Amino acid sequence: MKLGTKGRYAVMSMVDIACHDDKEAVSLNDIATRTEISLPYLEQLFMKLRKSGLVTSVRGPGGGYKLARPSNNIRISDILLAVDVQIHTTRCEPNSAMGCRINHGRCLTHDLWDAMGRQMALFLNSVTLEDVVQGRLIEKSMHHVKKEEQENILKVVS
Amino acid sequence: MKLGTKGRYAVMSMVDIACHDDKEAVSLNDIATRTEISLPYLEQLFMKLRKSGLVTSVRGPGGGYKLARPSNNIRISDILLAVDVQIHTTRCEPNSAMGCRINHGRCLTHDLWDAMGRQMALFLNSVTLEDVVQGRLIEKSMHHVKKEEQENILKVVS
DNA sequence: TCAATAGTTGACTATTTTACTCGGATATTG
DNA sequence: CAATATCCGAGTAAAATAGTCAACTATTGA
Repeated sequence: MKLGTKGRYAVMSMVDIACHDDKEAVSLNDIATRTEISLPYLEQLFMKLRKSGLVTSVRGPGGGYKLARPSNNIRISDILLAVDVQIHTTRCEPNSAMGCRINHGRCLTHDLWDAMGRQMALFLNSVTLEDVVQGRLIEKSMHHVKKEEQENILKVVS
Repeated sequence: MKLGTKGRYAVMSMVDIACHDDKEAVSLNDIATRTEISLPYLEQLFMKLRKSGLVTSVRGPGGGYKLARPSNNIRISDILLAVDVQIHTTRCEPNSAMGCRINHGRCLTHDLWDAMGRQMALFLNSVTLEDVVQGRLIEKSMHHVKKEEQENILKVVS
C-alpha cells in the first residue's frame, strides 16, 4: 500500500505555489527546477488541478499558475481527488464475484477496510495546504503514543 | 493508493480460520473454496504467515493451519507485515535525490505523509482479528462525522 | 506398505498500474 | 514575430502485482 508520485508531486507543487506571493503566477518551469519533477509530468498534473478548479492559469510570458482559493480553503483531499488519487481499500462492489463469501455471504473484512479508508479520508480532509505550509501537522496527528507502539508503527509505515 | 489482494486475502483467510474451532486445523483447500482464492496463491501467503509465527501448520490428511495465538492477540498490522504489505507514504530516504528540496532543503510535505502513515498504522495496530470476527469495528472507527464530510469521504475512499 | 491428502518450496509468467515522454497547438507579452 | 508558457492527446518503458506450475516432503488411514 503506497502513495505514488502523482499524489505526492501534486501536493508538493501546490505547497510550492502556496509558499509564493498570491499576486504573481508561478511557472511550471520554476516548480520543475525547485522540485526536480519533469516539466511534461507537471503539465499533466496541472491540467487536472486546473480542471478541478484548484488553480487558475495565466498564459504567455510571465504566466504560470495561482491558487484559485486561499490555502486554508484547499484540503489535501481536494488535491488528491483532482489528480485521481483515491483510496481503494475494498473490492466489494455490489454483485462482484470477489471477496465477499465468508460467513453466509456477509463479508467480515469489508467493514475493516471500509473503516480504514474512512480513517484516512478523515485525516486528509482535516488538513489544509496552509496547515502543511505552516508545519501545523503534529497537532492534527496524535501525540501520546506508547513507547511499545512506536516501534511497531515504524515497521508498518516504513 | 490502494490495498492489494495480498493483504486483503491474508486477512480474509485469517478471519476464516479464526471463525473455526481452535482444535482442528483448517486446510487451504477449504479456505480456497470458501473465499474463491486460488490454492497456489494461498500457499504462497501461508508460507509467510507461518514463518512470521502467526499460524502453525499440520501436515498430512486432516491437516491444515491453526492460529498460533488467540485471535485477540493478533493485530491486523501483524498479518499485513507478515505478507510484506507496508505503508509507503514518503520517498524521503536520507540523502535521496527525490522530493525534499522545497524551502531550503526542508521537505514540508514529508511531515504530512508521515503523519498520514502513522494515522493508518495506529488504526491497524488497534484492531485485532477478534475485533473483525465479532464485528467490533464501528467503535474503533469514529461515529459522529458531519453530514457534509460524509459525502466527501465517500469520494476520497471510493 | 501404499495411496491419498496436504503442506513446502522455488521459479516463472502474465497482467496491470505507474510513471513518465513526445510532438505539436494555442495564447500572451514585449 | 519571436520568445515564453500553458494546453492537449497519445504513446511507451519500467515496475509492481497477481497468480501459476512443477516437484517434493510429511502424515494418516486402509
